[in-house]
Amino acid sequence: MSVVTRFAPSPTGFLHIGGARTALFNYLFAKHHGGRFLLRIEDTDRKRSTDEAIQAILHGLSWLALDWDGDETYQSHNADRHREVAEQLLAEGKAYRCYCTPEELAEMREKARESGGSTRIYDGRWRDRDPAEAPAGVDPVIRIKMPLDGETTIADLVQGEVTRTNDTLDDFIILRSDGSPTYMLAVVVDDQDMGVTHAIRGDDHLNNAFRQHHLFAACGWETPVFAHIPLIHGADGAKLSKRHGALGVEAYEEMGFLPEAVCNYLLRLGWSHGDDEIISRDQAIEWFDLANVGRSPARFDMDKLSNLNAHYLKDAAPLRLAAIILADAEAAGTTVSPAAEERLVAGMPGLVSRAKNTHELYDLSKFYLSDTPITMNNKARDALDGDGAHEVLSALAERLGEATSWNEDALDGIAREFAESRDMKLGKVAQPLRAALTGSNVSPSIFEVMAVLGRDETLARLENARN
RNA sequence: GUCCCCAUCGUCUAGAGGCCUAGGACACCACCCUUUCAAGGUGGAGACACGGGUUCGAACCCCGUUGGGGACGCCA
Repeated sequence: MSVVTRFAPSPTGFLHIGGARTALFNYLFAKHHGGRFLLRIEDTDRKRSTDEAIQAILHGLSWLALDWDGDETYQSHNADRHREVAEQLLAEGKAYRCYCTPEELAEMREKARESGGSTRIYDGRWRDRDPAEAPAGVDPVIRIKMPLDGETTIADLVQGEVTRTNDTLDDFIILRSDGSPTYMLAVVVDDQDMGVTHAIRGDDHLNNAFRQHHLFAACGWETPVFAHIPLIHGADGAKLSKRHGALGVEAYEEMGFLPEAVCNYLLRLGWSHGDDEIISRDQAIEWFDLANVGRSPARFDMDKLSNLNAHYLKDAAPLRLAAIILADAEAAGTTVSPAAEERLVAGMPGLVSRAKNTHELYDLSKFYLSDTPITMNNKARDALDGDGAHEVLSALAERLGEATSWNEDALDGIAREFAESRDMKLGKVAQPLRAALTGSNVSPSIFEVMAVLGRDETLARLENARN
């Protein structure tokens, strides 16, 4: 049997980080087994679904490189099919029309809570009632008949065997009074029609699994294998909710994170492979296994994500990073000369170990991006105004002008020789030099900077700093 | 309230009865490296929620307590 998984978000908000992890696990599980990973947009609630949210989900998944197989399906397009199944169930006596009003339901809810708080709300009053007694002018809903006694056990790939007595399950609605299918019905029918073999989702759906299992059975279909993964919690331990700072994946993109860092982080949240921390996509596909998914919720830790991001930044190709930085520069309205662009790429190795995200990288790279009259920060100005800095720089510039080769090692040698000849500490030479060349007191190795800048630009900045 | 799930350093986790005086990672501290800042290297502090069993032996198995989470919609 070939494995088919699906990610089924409802487009009522953005693709949040928990959803991204659910998608990741579905993707990995399918790929690990050589199966297919499908995407289904659960837009049965037409009022709350937005096109904007759909685009955000599609974009988020693409950014994370969680490519789904085939076209995405839209649940709302299958409403006729859902209705047909409901009617079929009705014809077979496995479902029935219920004429209860919202007020009656509210009463039942109240009653259930008062008399011990049972989970079973609806009392099944229309289950065996003669339809002839139906009140006029009330559009009925269709409810599925759930077993009255006994118990149901779900063999969950993550949670293990979970058993629940059937008297806690009430006859739930599968078709609304306006004829539209509910989520419960739509999920079951679509999973069946799409050939889904494994439903991997957040464990907030664990309770639904019992209901859906009986719906599958009523339809005469085999229930897919369930895997309910724990939710991601915020730093405070509570469910990561929208109002609680849960961000869409696009927010992480905007914060300067790399998609592979986000995926790696999400993968290790609740799943592990021995002591491995840095895991590539290929390794993840090879190693991923639902059996190693933990059963307890994990808290989201921005520091660890940042650390992983710093790691992947160091691994990333300079050209790719340069493109991201140039986009930042463009957004800031900065024009970058071709020469500066070259410097940026050449200087990337020295920049990248100093940044945790692409915005920091952008900030760090500004002295490469601009041409000669560069902006100076206060500390750089102080260094330049310091005792004899101008004189040191001018003497060094002269010495540099005579350099026969222009590379990091040679430059390093020249500077050391120069400092020694004047009985100065290297730092006394390097700091003013750094200030003049980068406009800052902090930068990559100043010799690397000179090598990247080239002789002309270096000398020009030195000249400029003395004026 | 009812049902379901969970419980190892601050956080993510390894651990599937003896390999555990509990390992790794992030964060934290110190030192080293060093022209600055990072990165890197070395070291340090830091956990089996509690109480009962079972067993020659329990972080691992069972029960209970406590704590946390999730679900109880004509939302998904």
